[in-house]
Amino acid sequence: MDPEIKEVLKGIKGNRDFYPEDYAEIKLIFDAMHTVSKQFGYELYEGPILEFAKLIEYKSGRALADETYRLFDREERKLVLRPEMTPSLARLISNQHQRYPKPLRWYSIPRVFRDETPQRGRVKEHFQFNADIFGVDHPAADAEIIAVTTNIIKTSGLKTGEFVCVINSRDLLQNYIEFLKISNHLDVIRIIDSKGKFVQTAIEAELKEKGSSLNEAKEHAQLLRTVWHQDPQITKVYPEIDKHPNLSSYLNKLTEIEEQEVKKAMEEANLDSAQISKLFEFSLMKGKPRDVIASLRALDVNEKITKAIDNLEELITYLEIFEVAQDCEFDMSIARGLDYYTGIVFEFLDRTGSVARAIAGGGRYDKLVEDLGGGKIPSTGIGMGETVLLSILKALNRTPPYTHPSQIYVGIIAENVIQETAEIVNKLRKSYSVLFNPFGWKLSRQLEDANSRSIPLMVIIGKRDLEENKVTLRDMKTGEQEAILLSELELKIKEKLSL
RNA sequence: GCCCCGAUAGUAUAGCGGCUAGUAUUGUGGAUUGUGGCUCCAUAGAGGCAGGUUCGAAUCUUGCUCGGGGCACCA
Repeated sequence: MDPEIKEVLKGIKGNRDFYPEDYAEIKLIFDAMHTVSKQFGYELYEGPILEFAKLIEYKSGRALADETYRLFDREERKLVLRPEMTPSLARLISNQHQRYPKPLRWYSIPRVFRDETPQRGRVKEHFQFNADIFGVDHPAADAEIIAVTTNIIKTSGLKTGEFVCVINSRDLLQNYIEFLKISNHLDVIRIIDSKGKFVQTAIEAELKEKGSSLNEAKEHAQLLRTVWHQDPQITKVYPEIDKHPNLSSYLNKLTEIEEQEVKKAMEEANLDSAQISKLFEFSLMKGKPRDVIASLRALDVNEKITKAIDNLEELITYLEIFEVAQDCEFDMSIARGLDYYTGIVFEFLDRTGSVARAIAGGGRYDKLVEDLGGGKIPSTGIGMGETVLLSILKALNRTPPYTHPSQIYVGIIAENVIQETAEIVNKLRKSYSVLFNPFGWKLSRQLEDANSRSIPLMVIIGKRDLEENKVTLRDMKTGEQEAILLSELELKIKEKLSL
C-alpha cells in the first residue's frame, strides 16, 4: 500500500471515528439530553462550526484561544473551529434576540474542537451539550439549569452520590474580598481556586528534598492529593499509600499543610494577617447548602454580601423544588477559569473516582451579550462534554450492549413471491424497523444473517404458505415458529415484541 | 510543551537477527433448492512511516507518526 495513504488512513490525532457500536454509546447520552431538554421546554438551535478567530479571542481569553484550531478562508481571514458554543450563541442572541419573547431557553449539542493533548476524558473533538436561559436574572433560572444537567446525568445512568454539583457565587466571593479591603482580587481568587494544588506542590518539593526522584515525587504527591480529594477525612485504609511509609505519615497532615501553604501564598500577595485568617476561614466553607448558608449568616458583613447570601438561599429553595438539592454542595472556594462568569458558578464532579475531571460546568454570565453589543440580557447556562460522562459510565459498566436497530427480518424463499413480500415489508415498515435482503439468497443464509445481527423476529414468506394467505413467524431466540394468517401478522408481532 | 508505556491481517495474538510471518476469530463464496447458531472446504487479509547497524531486520537502534496514561495547562 502507498505509505502516504497508510498515514492518511490513521486519521488526525485526537479526532474520533464513531463506528455504529461507538455511536450507540454516545447516543445514549444524546437521548438523555434531548429528552430532558424537552421536559423542561428548551428549544434546539445550531450554529456554524467555523467562526472568526476574533470572536473567540474577544470572549474566551487567550488561554482558550491558544488551543483552537486555526485556519484561513480565501480572503485570508483568520477562522477557528469553535472551541465552545458560548461565543457563537452570544452572537446569535446578540443579533436577533428581539424577535423572541423572554426568557429564552435554548439547547444544542454542538461538536467542538480543541487542539490539546489527549488524556482520559479529554479529546480534541467532542460533543458538548449546552443549555442556556436568557432574559432573567432570577436564581430560579440558575437552579433550573442545574436541574436540567442533573437530570441528564441521572438519565444517562449515574446515581445520587456518584457525582456532585458544587456551587459558589462569584458575586459573594468578590464582595467578601472587597469587604476585607483586599485590592488584588484576581490574584487572591486564583489562590483560592487552586487551593488543592498547593498541597501537591509542597509535598512534591519535600519528597524531592528527601531524595525521591522527580517522577516519583510527582507521582506520590499526586496520589496523596487524589486520595485526599476523594476522602478528606481519610476514613479508609489506602494500601497503595501504606506501601510507602514516608507517604502514610502525610495522610493526617494534609489539611494542615494546605492551610500553611495557602496562607503563605496569601502573605506573598500582600495580605495582612487579619485578612488572611478571615479569607481562609471563608474559603473553607463547604458542604450541604443549608449548612453553608447558616455559617455564612453567622458572618458579620455588609448589606451587599447579605444580598448575595439571600440570592444563594433562594437558589437552594429552587434546587429543593426541582428535587436536585441532594446532589448539590456549596463550596466557597471554587471560582472557575472563564472570565465571563458574574454570579452563580457551578461544576459537576465525578465521585466514583474514575475520572479526575469535571463532567460539566457553567454559571451566570450577565455581561457577555452586552459586551457583544446585544443589549442587557442576563444569561445563565451550562456546558457538558460527552466524554467524561461516557468514560465514567464505561468504568462502571453502565453502557448497554450493542443491538441492531431492526426488530424484524423478512426472509424470502426463492420462488416468485417477491411482489407479495415487498407489500408486506412496506406495510410492516410503517410501525417497525424491518431488514429485508431480497438479493436471491437462500433461506439458510437469510436465517444466518438475521441471527448474526441478533434480530429477535423473522417473518418467512414462501409460496406454499402464501397460497393459504399465511406466513411463518419465527422467534429467533427460541426457534419456535408458527404459520399465521397475514391479517393477524401485525397483532402477533406486537405480542411477541412486547414480551 | 514535557514524561512513561505501546504499535504484527477488521479484531485478539505468536514469533524477538536468517519465515513461503503461525494461530484463533471475523469477512467473502460454497458444502445445504422451505429453516440459522455446529461442522467442513475454499478464499481474502498484517510487522505504522523514514533512516541507521548488519552479508541479512518484523526482530537491534534513532527520529517521526499514531494510540494509551500522567504532568503542566484547561474545564
